[in-house]
Amino acid sequence: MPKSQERCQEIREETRSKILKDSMLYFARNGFAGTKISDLAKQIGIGQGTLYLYFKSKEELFQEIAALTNSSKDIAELNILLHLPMSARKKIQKLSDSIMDKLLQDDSYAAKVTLNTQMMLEQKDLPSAETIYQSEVYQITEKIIRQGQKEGSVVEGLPLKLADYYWGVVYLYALRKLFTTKYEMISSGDLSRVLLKDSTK
Amino acid sequence: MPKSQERCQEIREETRSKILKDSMLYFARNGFAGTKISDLAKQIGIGQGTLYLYFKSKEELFQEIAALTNSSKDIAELNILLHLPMSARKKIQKLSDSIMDKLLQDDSYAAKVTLNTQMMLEQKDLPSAETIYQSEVYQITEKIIRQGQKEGSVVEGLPLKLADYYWGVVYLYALRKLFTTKYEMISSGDLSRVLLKDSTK
Amino acid sequence: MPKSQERCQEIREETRSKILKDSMLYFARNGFAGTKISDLAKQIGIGQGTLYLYFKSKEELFQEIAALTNSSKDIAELNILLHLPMSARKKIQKLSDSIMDKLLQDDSYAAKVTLNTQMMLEQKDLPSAETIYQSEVYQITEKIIRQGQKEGSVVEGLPLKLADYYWGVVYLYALRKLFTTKYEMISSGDLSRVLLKDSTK
Amino acid sequence: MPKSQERCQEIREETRSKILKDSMLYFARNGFAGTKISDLAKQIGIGQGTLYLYFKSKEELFQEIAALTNSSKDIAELNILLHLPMSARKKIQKLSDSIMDKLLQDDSYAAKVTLNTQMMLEQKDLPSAETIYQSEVYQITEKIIRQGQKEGSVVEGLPLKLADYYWGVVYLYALRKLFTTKYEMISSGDLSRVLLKDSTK
DNA sequence: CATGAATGAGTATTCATTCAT
DNA sequence: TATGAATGAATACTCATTCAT
Repeated sequence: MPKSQERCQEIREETRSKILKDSMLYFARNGFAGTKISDLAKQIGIGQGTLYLYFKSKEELFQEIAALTNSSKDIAELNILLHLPMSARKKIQKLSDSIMDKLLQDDSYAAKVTLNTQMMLEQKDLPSAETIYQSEVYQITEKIIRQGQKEGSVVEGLPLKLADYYWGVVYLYALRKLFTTKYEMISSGDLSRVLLKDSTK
Repeated sequence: MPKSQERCQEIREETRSKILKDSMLYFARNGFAGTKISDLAKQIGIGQGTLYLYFKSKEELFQEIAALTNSSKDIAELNILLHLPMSARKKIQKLSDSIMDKLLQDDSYAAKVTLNTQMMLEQKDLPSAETIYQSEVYQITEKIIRQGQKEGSVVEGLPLKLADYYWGVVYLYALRKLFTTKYEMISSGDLSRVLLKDSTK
Repeated sequence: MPKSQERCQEIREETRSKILKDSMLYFARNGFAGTKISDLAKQIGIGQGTLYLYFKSKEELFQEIAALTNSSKDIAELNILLHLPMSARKKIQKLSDSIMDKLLQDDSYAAKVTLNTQMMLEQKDLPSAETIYQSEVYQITEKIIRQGQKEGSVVEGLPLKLADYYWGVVYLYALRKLFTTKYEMISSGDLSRVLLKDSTK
Repeated sequence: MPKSQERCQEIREETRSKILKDSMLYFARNGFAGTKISDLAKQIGIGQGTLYLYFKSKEELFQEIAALTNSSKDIAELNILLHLPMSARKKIQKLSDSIMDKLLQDDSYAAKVTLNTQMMLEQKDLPSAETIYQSEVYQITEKIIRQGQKEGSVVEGLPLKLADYYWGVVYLYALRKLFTTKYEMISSGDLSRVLLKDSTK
């Protein structure tokens, strides 16, 4: 019965995905230490034991989520944006639009940003600028900023520092999204203003 | 022996203060669930039992720290600033200077901001805008922003939203301060730019 | 699967009963403070954590046991005896027979009597005669004693005091049962003699 | 300064006595495990540390108290009573008078009886009749009982069992004395009746 | 000597993980 | 495969003992 075999595998994959998705949100909201397996399982809607059929331990589940956090899809999109034939101002506006849209539409995106930022911060081993700056997302953003500074549309300052500032603000509103319900988010324009000079002058 | 009695009380107060100060940093870095009493005591440099001579439980210690988080001193300073006879631009620049200075000089300040923000976020009971906006700090900042908008130096937008944005960025760099050592902080000017229009136009 | 559901509930109830029964013995022998959860669990033959699936705390477990101590079954039996159409002498003899029999057969009964008496004594709040005398068992016993005094078979004296004396002696031999193995218990006749005049005169 | 030396020694002895006396009461009421050094010291009216100037440990303090429990004075008195030229009935009545009097007058006596009985019961090592029956007090009481049985004034039954019964009842009312305030104690006559036949027949 | 604050070994309780069903 | 009851290692908290004053 190859059909049933396949279907089984499919269901397995679906469950695994659901666990990852729901856990990401839960971990983002409560942190690793603040997350109890019993609560997590209840939240997902499965038995505690079931979790251990898919992941060896709480630690491993978290690692797997952490890995998802550096979404290659997001990096790819960012890379495409970088190479589009348009002004840096336009690129930054498009990026900000896209980010704010995802934050509003997709809880998972907020969770991803949150976890990613927190993990960067907690990188105990090498808590130096170097570690953080190695992030691909940062590097690409940096390049867009350099382009903008050349074009005169982006404020002065160390590009890396500005990139970090920009993504820091994204983290800020990812947190808002995760924790509060009726929250007044900033607009895409507010986010862009971290980098862009006043266009009305 | 009144001298000894006094001195004893004094030492007690000192120890209590040290516990509160060190615990604030530890909780800010690790969260409530991520803080083990054994580690915390070691960090402070006292025995585990000693903690319980000063605080009934981990929970109570945390509550006491949480209470310290809304420093009346900071609020008073902000209030004085609000009523000084100067432009909003100047007020915001002074405020940003003062904040960045405290962040650099004083780990406790960073911890205070961090815990305060996190507690605002986690306010489970009423996760609505109302709860957060009631914070005195927000209200005073809002007034300065209104002044600035009238004067034309502050960007357009809902004053409350802008105040929240401003303090959000402060939180962001409080986190940086707590977690990373050789980190490139933003300048006071970068912080002010959240609110102030470009002065060079 | 109603069968399995039912069976599960059944097992749960059995475990709970076993914990209560074994704990009663252990507490009766060692007192509340002298009972360690680790030892208690080992004695019962379950893990320490399991105890906490059935009872919130050591204190709650003890309270639940304490509640069992005023067995309504024993009170009902005593009440039936009170109203049987027979002489007080006969009633007292039957009661003594029944008590000594239970003490010999059933460790739980000895534990129940022991805990009940100790709790009456430790009643910190109102350590007056009134509290103790309110016990239903004492009141019924008192009535039988009154009947006996009218019939001339029971010794003179305040009925309540005599009831207390009688149950005190029961407590005495409950202790013997709990603590010593090869102990020479008194006979049912010895117990009855606390109340009954010498029948051979 | 030999005078001061002496006086010092004297004070030391007084404090030691007070500790022993008060601790005896406290241990009798609360048991070994239920007694906290901090509470005990407060009760005695000394500092916790002071206790350790007089006794090496809680255990040693308890042992010392336990030793006091087999008061040689009581045994001597009982021995004198045994050899007085009088009937067993008279001896038992005098003994009961003396016991009830001490119970009423002297909290320490009640504590002594209580601790002594409890220690006999808890004798884990050899919980056999033999251990208990070796007690000198029991042996002397047994002899008086034998005399009484010969004289026809004491009820039939194994003398040792009757002695145990008699002292058991004493224990019962020592407990009453320790725990309740306005309690109706039995009379000396009630106590004697455990052993003596009805004299009025 | 007397004290009570400080300590850490010991005890109560929680929670990640296992396992019988 | 899915479950949740059972487990014991890990964590919070208590208390006998020590020690600086």
